[in-house]
Amino acid sequence: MGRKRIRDIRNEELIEATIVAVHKRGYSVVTMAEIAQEAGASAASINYYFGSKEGLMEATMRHLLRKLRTAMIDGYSAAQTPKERLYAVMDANFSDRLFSVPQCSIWMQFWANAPYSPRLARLHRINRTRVRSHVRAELTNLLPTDRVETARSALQCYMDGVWLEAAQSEKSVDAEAARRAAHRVVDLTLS
Amino acid sequence: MGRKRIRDIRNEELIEATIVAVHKRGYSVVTMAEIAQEAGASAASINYYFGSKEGLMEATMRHLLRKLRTAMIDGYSAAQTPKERLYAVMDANFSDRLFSVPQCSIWMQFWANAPYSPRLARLHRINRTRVRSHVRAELTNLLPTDRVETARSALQCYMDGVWLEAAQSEKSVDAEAARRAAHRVVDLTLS
DNA sequence: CTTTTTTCTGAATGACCGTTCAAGTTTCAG
DNA sequence: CTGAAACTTGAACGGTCATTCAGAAAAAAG
Repeated sequence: MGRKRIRDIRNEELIEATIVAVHKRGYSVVTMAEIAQEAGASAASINYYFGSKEGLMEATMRHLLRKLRTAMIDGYSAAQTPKERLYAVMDANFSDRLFSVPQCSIWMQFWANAPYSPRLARLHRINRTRVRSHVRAELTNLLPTDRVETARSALQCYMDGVWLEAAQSEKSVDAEAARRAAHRVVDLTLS
Repeated sequence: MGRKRIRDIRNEELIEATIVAVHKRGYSVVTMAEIAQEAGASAASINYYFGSKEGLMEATMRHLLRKLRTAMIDGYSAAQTPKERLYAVMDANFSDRLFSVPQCSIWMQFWANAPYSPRLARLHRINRTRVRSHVRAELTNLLPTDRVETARSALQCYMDGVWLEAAQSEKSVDAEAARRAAHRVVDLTLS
């Protein structure tokens, strides 16, 4: 157990540094040296822990995906009705811990680079499919069958679009307001 | 006039080659040599015409923005009512000439890289502001004041989200269907 | 045809970066 | 304390790429 400790600490530090550095400089422009400096380590140590730059990026994306999944599961378990569960899916995307300019920025960097990296593409696909089936499952209980697919697409595209806008934002964003807006969009879609 | 001719031809060829090459390889990964090969020219000639890689990217983005603006103006002039004009804005985004996987792909590449390039950021900001004011102007005639901003944000995020999804798509996309879906979302938003 | 201007490119340049590795330092079980 | 295992990094390596430049080729002008 003590054996694993340092490795875990470094992994976390390096991933946090990656998030900051990628936000500052962009996914494919940022250098190992910049990330290392952000973490107060050396570029060589990143390779010691993650094998390569791509390995680091994959680990960072996994980290973010895990955060999103956790936020969603938490909200889901508290929800009682289909509509509340649908709110919960949206709220996870706009939770205080996830909906910030740097994190939306990273997310967009991953989006843009996923098509050119099989490892990222795979993670991206898994996440998207999971969100889709959750949204669809709740909508099935709330709308007639022939309207489910349109509504699902509208909601999912809306979520992506809000993140995309946040990534470009120069001011910091308001997660609380984003959740309220998302609820209004859900209400509109169900009306 | 004859003086300008060859320059214009090369500009167009190189921009087309850039669109193809960036779609294939990604904005910041694609090399001058790859773009040149796509155009059947040499890397040096790109610098002769555009000064630098960034200059070429800026010119390519200008080309795409011009296409979008033209599509919007065309639809706008044919529309009679506020609602038709709102449809026209959406339709421009999903017109046959613009809504294809490669072009959405490029657009996302520009989105992702705009924050790190002042020249791209400027173009991006101008475009977004223009679309925003058009959508807002039409909504003002269709909704009570206190609902305009929510609706505008919902529609604009939806458009971005659809492009983003299209960029990731492995199959080719259906512009006609996208327009119909967009109309349904507009109708929903106005209800 | 000759000159001048424009177009075009191969090769050289210089800078940058991910990765490796040998050698040092720290940690910790025994 | 001692040795081994884990951790860390400076320096070197190999490779890539945007850009430059001298000069060839083509086009236009005279």
